[in-house]
Amino acid sequence: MSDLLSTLNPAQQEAVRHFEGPALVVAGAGSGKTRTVVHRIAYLMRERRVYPSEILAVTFTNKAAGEMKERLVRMVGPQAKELWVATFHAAAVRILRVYGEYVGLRPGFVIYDEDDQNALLKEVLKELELEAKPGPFRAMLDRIKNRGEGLSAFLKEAPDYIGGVPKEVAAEVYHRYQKALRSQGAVDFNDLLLLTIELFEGHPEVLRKVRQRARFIHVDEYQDTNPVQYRLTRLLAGEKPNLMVVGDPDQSIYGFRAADIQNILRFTQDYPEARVIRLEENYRSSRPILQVANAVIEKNALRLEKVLRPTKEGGEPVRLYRAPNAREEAAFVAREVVRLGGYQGIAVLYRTNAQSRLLEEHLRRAGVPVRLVGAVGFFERREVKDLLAYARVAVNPADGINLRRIVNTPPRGVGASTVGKLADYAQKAGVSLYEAFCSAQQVLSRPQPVLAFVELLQELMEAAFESSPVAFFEQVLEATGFREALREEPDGEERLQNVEELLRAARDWEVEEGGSLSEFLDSVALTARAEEPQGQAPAEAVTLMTLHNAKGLEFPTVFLVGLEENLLPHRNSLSRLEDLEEERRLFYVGITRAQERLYLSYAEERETYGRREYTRPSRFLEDIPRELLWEVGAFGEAPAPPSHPPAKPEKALHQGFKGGEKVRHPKFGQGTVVAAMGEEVTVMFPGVGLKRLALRFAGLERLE
DNA sequence: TTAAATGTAATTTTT
DNA sequence: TTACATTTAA
Repeated sequence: MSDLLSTLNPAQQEAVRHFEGPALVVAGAGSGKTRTVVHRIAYLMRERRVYPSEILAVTFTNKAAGEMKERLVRMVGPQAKELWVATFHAAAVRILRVYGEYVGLRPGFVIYDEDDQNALLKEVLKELELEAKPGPFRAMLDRIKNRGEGLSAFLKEAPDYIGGVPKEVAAEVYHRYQKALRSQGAVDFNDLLLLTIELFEGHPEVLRKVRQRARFIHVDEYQDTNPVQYRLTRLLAGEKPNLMVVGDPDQSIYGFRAADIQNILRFTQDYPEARVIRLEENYRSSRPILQVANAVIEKNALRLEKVLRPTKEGGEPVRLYRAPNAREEAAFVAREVVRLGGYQGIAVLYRTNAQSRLLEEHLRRAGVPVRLVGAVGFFERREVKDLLAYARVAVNPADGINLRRIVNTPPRGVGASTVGKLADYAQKAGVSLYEAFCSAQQVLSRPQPVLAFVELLQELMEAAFESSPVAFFEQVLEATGFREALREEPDGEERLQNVEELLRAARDWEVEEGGSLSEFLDSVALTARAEEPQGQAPAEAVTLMTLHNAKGLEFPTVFLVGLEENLLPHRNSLSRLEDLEEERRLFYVGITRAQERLYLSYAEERETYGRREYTRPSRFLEDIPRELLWEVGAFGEAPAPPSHPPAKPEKALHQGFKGGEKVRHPKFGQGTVVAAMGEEVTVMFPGVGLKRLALRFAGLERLE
């Protein structure tokens, strides 16, 4: 059936028809990436006679997985149910729920989220009587576990002191953390992937089985894979990989979470026989917007050459507004929004969450409904987490972190000192905190409240087995007087609303997915930050969010605000070249969200932590040819009076050379200047890599 | 045990 | 400035 191809452009068709072997699809922003993957999967089934039960598609978010699945159902019908479409983590959970015991997991293991991890880490620090702040240790844990190379590799590279303690002590923190996780029957997000790797490596027969279920593999957003996901992908793909990775190095913005852009850049080295397909036709944005996007991203060195080509004709010029201060910038946005109307299609994007405040304030004042995305995720609200903690303890009483969380929530006279005594006892006796609770009689002089709590828990444990999630939560609410306690608190009404929202979410889940309480918890753990429940969000509103949150979305009108040095690029990203390029990609991602209308703005003065700061326009604005920008005045359309051009940084930091220039080096040959600072230039030499060179000695020759 | 007071640090955050 | 976490007082 040719209709799978007829609506696609030639590059998309090539991707869809690709059959066996590795392939890299470099999919520019708005190039119909998902569409291509979906068609490819359908094509595999229809034309290549591949069973849906042999196809795996990995995405990074549940939202993406859900969308892909939905489109596939529409395209190929109910067979799509047999396809395996999941996030890395969800796929891992599915595997570990079956084979987890092979790698030492107990059947009812729970997944610890970020809060739980932090709480556990704090306990470990306390146990070791370290006064140190958890921050540096948290970073250490993430680093070790994101790379998956183990502790020893980390210790070789680590500085001598971590968080003020010798790194050998820090190593002990790591050990204890891991041990504590396991003894509580818990895993963190990284463990899900690491243990799956361990499972595959130690049990080839399991790997073989899973491979049968994944003969054709797709990995979406490949530029965002971290080293562990990379290894997992390679393991799964095996010797003769039918592996199609899809992504865009120019949209790699999660380096700080250990995503390694090199994974996609190196793909053709990993798989020399790989076919490379570039999707460069853009169906989203008008020509002027794409011209700006191309001009910006072209200055990066760490990328695969690619130019977005418009398919839309015409379009308004990109506007630039220079505001005297951040307030005026926000006021400008609000005025323009009011003038445009149609709030639904408008987004205001910024680098840091702190910027949202002013914007929200001014928009609200102008009577504009606002949807703030991503501040505090629904499942992260305290009262919601409290209720979930009951469920997690009921499923797995060994979970000390969540046990601590609920023991006095709502208050029942079991405070920190009581829990401390019980924890000491647990430690000495080598039992779990829960078991210590059960022995309260021997530990406490007034064990009554604790014993009553234990009794409650025992009822809940039974309920966890027998009841549906909704019934379980009802029972918790009933038995603990949760609602009544909430009502007493400030913001009680809102918190109660959230509780009701959780019940509704559980009810929806029962209808759509169905399953045990434990399965519900998995699903919550894996979707955590995701979508806001429908309840509160106004239907028609302007969307406010960070650039990171905007990835994958599109809006007819986009405001990109705060385009200033120290904000974008952020001050913490100025010193390292890779970070600076990531900041540029962030800008690029922002630009490419816009379909028809794009506003760029910066303020000459902004308050940071209550201090007034004078700012300079972002260096990225310099990358945009003047003729592509239309400078507007405070009231919109009128071209601004004579204005300063998007100003240059105060002093030229470079001598002669400038980012983007082509040069020749006597030894490394031709390259592109990535950055120039003082006496030093950094040059990307294709095939050689990045080199930092001293201007005086390098003997660089400018090519034009 | 809880509430007020003080100190401190402040990017981004798919799972 | 403000959000939070820990300390201190009631």
